[in-house]
Amino acid sequence: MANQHELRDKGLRLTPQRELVLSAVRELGHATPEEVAEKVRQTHPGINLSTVYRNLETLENVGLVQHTHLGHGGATYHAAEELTHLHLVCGKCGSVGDAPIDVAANFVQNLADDYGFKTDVTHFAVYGTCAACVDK
Amino acid sequence: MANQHELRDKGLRLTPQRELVLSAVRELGHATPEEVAEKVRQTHPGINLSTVYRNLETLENVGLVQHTHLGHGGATYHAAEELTHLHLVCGKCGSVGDAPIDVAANFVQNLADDYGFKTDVTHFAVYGTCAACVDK
DNA sequence: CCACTTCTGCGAATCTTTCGCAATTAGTAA
DNA sequence: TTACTAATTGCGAAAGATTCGCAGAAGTGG
Repeated sequence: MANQHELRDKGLRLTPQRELVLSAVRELGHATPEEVAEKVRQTHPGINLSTVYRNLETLENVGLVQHTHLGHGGATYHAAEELTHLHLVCGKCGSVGDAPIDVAANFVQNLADDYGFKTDVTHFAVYGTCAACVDK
Repeated sequence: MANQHELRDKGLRLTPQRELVLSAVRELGHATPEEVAEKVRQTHPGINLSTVYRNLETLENVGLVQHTHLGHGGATYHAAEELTHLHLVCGKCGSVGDAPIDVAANFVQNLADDYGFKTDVTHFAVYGTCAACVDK
């Protein structure tokens, strides 16, 4: 776990807070800034919410994490290496399911061919009604 | 223009504010609550922002308008009958393009077949990089 | 015209995210 | 190791967006 290197290699300083934020994102999978802060506080109680926000932004700039809009207000953060799926958000029950990005391959291709638009399917969730709620 | 009927038929009271909010949404195409309020104030200066929020919510409940997440923070509202396209949001320049929902037909079908998920492609924007920014 | 219920306006409260500033700390080179 | 510089943190305030409670105003049906 050469955490030190991956941060320094990106030109970032290696602070405890920064490392904690990054590992919290990795452990949590999906997480809002608030959730990341809570997680980090388990080992470093004094960390400030502003610091979490700033580090999430910094880590995103160097490509180690990314954020996705799952709806409502806040963004949720993921480790970049885990963003291999898209999110299916159910408007009825609020559940968030995953699907491999392959299911969108055709769609992405259409947009590229017809509009020259290069799509990032993971950035926004896919909204709809999940199988369980459709059955009701 | 039987505006009176379409609102009353939904079981809503017919107030000037309500009518103004609905027609503002229709005239504006895309609009944030703030923009709707501004538009409405051109003819009814005293309208309160809370009233706009409440009416947008009410109109959405009866299916006359819908909201879409285009990114950043706020939602944008559309008249329900105009939601015949999806939104292509460029992360570089911020432009919002349109595309017919047909381009997603295959994608929607995949999600229905594989996951039983009934997708509303218009609710979230499609994020990526527009043709103009890809060229740079 | 009356009574009843829904709406509106207003101000305050929440929530989320951003900022400014001073103090602290990591990285670097002597 | 020490000193120096720039990045980073903590903290409180600020800003923006949305929601809420309440009292008064207005529409609706009889």
